[in-house]
Amino acid sequence: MQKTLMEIYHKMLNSCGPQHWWPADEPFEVIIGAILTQNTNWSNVEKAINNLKAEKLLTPKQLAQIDIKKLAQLIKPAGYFNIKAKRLKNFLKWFTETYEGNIEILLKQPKNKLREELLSVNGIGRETADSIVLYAAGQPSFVIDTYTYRIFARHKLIPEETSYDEIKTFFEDGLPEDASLFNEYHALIVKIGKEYCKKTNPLCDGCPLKGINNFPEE
DNA sequence: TGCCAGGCCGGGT
DNA sequence: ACCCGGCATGGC
Repeated sequence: MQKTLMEIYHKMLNSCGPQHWWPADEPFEVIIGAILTQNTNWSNVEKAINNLKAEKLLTPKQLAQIDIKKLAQLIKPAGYFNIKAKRLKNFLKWFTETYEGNIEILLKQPKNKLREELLSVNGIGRETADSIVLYAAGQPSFVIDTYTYRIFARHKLIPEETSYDEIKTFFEDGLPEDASLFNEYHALIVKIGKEYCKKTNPLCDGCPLKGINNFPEE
C-alpha cells in the first residue's frame, strides 16, 4: 500500500513538477487564505487577499479591529463574503483571546491539539484546519479535498462511500509522516484535479494517473 | 449561457 | 445519523 501511494506521488511529481505550496508570503496569510478558499477558485481568493494587503489589513491586530461590514466588502471577490467575513472574525476573536494574536505560539502547538482547537472555531472545518496545520504550521496533517476524493474514488483506490477522516487515515497510514511530502502530495492532487479530473470530465485524457488500477475501463 | 471552484454550517427528517 | 439548502463572485 505504501508503495502504491508513493508510486502515485512520483507519477504526479514527474509529470507536473513541484508545486511550491502554499502560495502566500507568511503563515498568517496562509490561515486567511485557507478560510477564503472554501469552495472557491484560488484566483478569486488572490483578489481578496490583495485588497487586504493594499489596505495594510493583513495582520491579526488589524483584522481583529476592522468593521465586519468593511471586511466583507474587501473580500467580496472571494464569494460568500458575508459568511466568510464572519468566519474570519470568529477565528480572529478566538486567536486574540487564546493566543493574544501570537502566531508563533499558535503554530507551535502539537498538531492534534492545534487541529482540535481550530475545529472548535465556527467556520473552520476539517479541510481548513488540516490546511492550516500543514501549510501554516508545517506539521504533517494530510489535507483531503474534493479532488482527493474524486481522483482516488474514480480509480477505486478508496470506496465511493468514505468519510473525510477515513481518507485522511488512508493517506497517513500509507505514507511516511513527513510534512514536506504531505505538502507536495496534496498540492499535486489539486494540480491533477484541476487539469484532468474535473467534475464533468471523467475521461482522464493526458492524465499521468491514467491506467493506474484499471481506470478508466475501456 | 450555465456550470464550477482547494467547504462549512444549520435545520429538518 | 444522514440529507439538503444556503452562501456568491469571477472565469471559461
